[in-house]
Amino acid sequence: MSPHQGSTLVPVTLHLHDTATRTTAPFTPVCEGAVSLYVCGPTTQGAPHLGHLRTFLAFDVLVRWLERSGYAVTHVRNVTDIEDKILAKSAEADTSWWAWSLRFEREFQDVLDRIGNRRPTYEPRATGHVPEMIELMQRLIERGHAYADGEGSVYFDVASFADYGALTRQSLEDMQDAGEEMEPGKRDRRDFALWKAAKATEPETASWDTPFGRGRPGWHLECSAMSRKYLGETFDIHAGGLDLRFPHHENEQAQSRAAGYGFAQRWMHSGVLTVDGLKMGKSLDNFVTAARALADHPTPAVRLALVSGHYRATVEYNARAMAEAEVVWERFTQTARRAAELLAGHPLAAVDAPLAEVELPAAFVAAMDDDLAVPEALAVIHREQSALNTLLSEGWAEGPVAAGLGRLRAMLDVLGLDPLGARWAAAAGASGAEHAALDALVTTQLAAREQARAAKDWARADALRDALVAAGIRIEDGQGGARWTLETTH
RNA sequence: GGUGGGUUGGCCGAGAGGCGAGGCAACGGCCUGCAAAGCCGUGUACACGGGUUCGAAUCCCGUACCCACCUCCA
Repeated sequence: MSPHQGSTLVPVTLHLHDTATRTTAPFTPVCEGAVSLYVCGPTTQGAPHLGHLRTFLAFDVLVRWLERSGYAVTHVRNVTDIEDKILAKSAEADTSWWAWSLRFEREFQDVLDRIGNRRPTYEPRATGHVPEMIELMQRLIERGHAYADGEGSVYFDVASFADYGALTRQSLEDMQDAGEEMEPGKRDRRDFALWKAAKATEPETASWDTPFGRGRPGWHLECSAMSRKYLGETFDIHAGGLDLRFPHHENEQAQSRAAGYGFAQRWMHSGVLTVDGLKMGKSLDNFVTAARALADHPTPAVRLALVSGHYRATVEYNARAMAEAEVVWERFTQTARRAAELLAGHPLAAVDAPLAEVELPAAFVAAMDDDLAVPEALAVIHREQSALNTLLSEGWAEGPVAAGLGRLRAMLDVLGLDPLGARWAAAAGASGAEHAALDALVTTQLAAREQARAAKDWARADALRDALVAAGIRIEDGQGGARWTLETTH
């Protein structure tokens, strides 16, 4: 195909899928050049698991691509730091709800940092936004969409809002038999709590005074209040895991729209994560915590495994998939390091441009612009990698190698996986005092092996190599002599 | 029962009427003292049954099976 074919008439524009309309359409932000994004964050009731990682990783790639595309992104991800389970679990553990909550908030931050996610612009906690929630409830009551039961609870009047069910295409009639507990103050079983009355069994600190009585935030209300505070009445994208579509997102949208706000212009939902074919969940007792996964596999391989499928598809986590991710990650790092090592010996070529200035291959851009088609983008990355490996093996030229390495790194960086970037360079094992010490030892052994090879003493040469390999040091013979790398590093 | 999403070669996973996806594994070749790494090559895959069409994995009808959500879920 000619490189010019098909490139003249179709301008490259970012298309994103909208789960509300079930269509993939060009993305146009409310404010030119800026994107406002709200991602439903964790409820800090327990340790982060792979399902959380899958979702936050998917939208981290979205943020990276938006930024790479030139947008200034305001990314908000809330922390639900008070809720039924937090209260129950902390009480059981005989600790305060806020201590319990903070502990897991920090675990989430730690694991997301470790796996290379960019931090959101804001990470607001629900309990820090009670005034905003009260204001929103008052507004909903004034407009006839909510009512207080006089006991401290406030409910959303589902029947008052014609568009209730629009997001998930459900009719009120079909929800007939559903609904939360029928609390005494509720008018309809399908009405949901905006605010929950304080209970005698709950700690004093777990409730706030409001004009409607003392109580605490309902799960859905906080997101409506916080998205408005940080992103405004109308914002671009609301994202979250697929399993939050109903009731959480449906309710959020009802609250915000009934209050007269434009709210999210587009909904994006990430697919769920399965383990052995079934959604990871409490009832199945098949949880894999993030800590477990990161202990069992190299961190970048976990990131790669969770990010390589399309963000809307179900991603399966199992030993086989992880083994493949580990191999692929190893290949990326080895190619990048080999290229970097060669370039390092050539001062002219070592001046590498910042990744942000590298021009990405058109096929990669087209793939990412097509609703973040990461599987296709990875195919482009693999092609770049093969080309670079070929360059490296045939009397290479520094210009093309530098350019190829730049493209490879820049593409991988969009996925948060630049092997030579600050996050993973250490994981690739190519730095630090320990590495220097090891390098001195291994280099000595390799020199001895070179002598033996020169003398055609194959037995001795192989014995030296076998000893290194047995110690987890991989030996690769190349034009410039042998290079070594550590087998697997976490 | 309601609402969505699926079923692609040994495995994973894109595509969406004719044009190579890609990866992992396997096998063969090149390279190598031998390896490793790398490169090249090899697979006549699209759940089933009908239909539309010059042409269907892709569109239509039907069937089977799987998964998710339907007020705890990322």
